[in-house]
Amino acid sequence: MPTGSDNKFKARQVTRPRDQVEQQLREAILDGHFGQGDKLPPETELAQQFGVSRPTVREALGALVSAGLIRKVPGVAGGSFVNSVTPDSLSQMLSESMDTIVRIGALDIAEITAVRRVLEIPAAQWAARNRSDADIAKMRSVIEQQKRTTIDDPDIPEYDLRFHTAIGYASGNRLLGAFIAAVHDATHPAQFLDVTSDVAKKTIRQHIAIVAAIESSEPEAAAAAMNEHLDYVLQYSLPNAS
Amino acid sequence: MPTGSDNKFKARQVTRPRDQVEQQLREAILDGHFGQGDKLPPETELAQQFGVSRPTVREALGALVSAGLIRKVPGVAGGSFVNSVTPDSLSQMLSESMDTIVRIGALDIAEITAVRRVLEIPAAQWAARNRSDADIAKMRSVIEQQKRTTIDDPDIPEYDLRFHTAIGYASGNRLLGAFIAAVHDATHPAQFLDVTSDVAKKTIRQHIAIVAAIESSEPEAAAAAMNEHLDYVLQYSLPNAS
DNA sequence: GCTGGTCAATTGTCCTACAATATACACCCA
DNA sequence: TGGGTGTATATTGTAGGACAATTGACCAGC
Repeated sequence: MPTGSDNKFKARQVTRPRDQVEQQLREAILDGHFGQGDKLPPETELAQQFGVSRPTVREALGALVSAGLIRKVPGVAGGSFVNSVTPDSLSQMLSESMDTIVRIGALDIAEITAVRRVLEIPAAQWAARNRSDADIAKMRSVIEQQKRTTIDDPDIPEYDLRFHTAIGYASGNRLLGAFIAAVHDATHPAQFLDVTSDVAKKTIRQHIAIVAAIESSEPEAAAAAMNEHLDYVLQYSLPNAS
Repeated sequence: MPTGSDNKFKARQVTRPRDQVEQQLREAILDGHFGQGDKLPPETELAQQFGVSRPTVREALGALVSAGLIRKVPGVAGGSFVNSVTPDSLSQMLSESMDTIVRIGALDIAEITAVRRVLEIPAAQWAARNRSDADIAKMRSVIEQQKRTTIDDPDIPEYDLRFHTAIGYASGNRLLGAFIAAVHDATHPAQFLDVTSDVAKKTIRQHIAIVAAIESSEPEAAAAAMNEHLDYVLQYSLPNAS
């Protein structure tokens, strides 16, 4: 028998069944063994394959659902389907997280709006270089909607979100687009609290100016127009800040 | 009996028990009925109070764990404890999400590094205005570590992350700090692949220059120094990009 | 006073069964 | 022949109970 010299005993951390199942499934999806939209085996089958019980499988699947990797649908044609994970889903999760942190009090709306400026000005700049015709069309369609609407339309913030998000993605940088959508969404509750007709009109005029600069591929003009727009708009979004 | 004119019948969406429990607990925490660090009732008790079974409660709690709102510890003194949710937790979740999206192929590292530039230059600028002495001390201590280490130190990326994160939070904007930490973390795998002694030394010199500008409250100089540093560093982080 | 073992509360996992759900398909009636 | 209608069925959702694992607290003994 070897003398007690326990050379290099590994002692890898014990992992609970639930985590092992979750990790294996996550890896399988990320490695492409299950493509987007594919249906993974039913829970009973997975339980058999992993040698664990169905509740354990369910907890693992639940974690993947929370992570946005899969979605579950009940019914005979149901099952666990691999989600198409895109920057959009990141944006959604991000804005939810920011909401809770703001609500907890560990983040101010003012900090979010400050980041908005940091993100949206370069976005306008890059959009002037990289925009496609579809991007321009999207911005125009939002502006048309804004023109047609009235002050009591509850969807006014939604239009604004769509406009700025369109510019974000027109920058050609999907991460930048996702960030902009998220920070914009998180500032919604504090925005357009008492929008007047004049404010709405001026907002639309500024939007038009931004699109014009982007369409004619003038990065500096686009950045300047966006800067001016944010200057104007953000003063209406923080009733209780300086 | 009223003539069949069913005026304004509600038909609110049916909600599953699991979601109701999750929503109620989430609201209770966010409304402050449970403070940070508080222990909520054991699962059996919650099941009784809600009138559902323990598995249902467990699924709801599991979702809250995934959301980072609570953590669960086993054992006699265990239970579900309310997490202190901060921008840090957002940063963690964010970098994980970006990792998976990159792995799926819906995001390029190049896009992340581009956003890094957008975020870190204003951060340096603001840090020059808002930094505390503790911030400066933290940056200095990281630099000291970097000076002492050798090329084969596996923690080199970790030092760099800490340095840039310190600047992010020194900006006084917690969201900006969290974003910087996340994007920096997500670019780690592609960074410092073959760092040479010369590169390490130059990196340290640039770090020193950045701290000097921040400490002497020169926003423009800090921004310029950061810009130069990113120019230099990012060329070593993308072996397979132009 | 310190070390060690036992206890108890709580979560983790398992089993089994039933309820709810939603598609697919046959069926009936016009 | 066509369209709605009911029914079968596969799958997830919920239930309830039982046991294993974990870990701090308490207690006994040296």
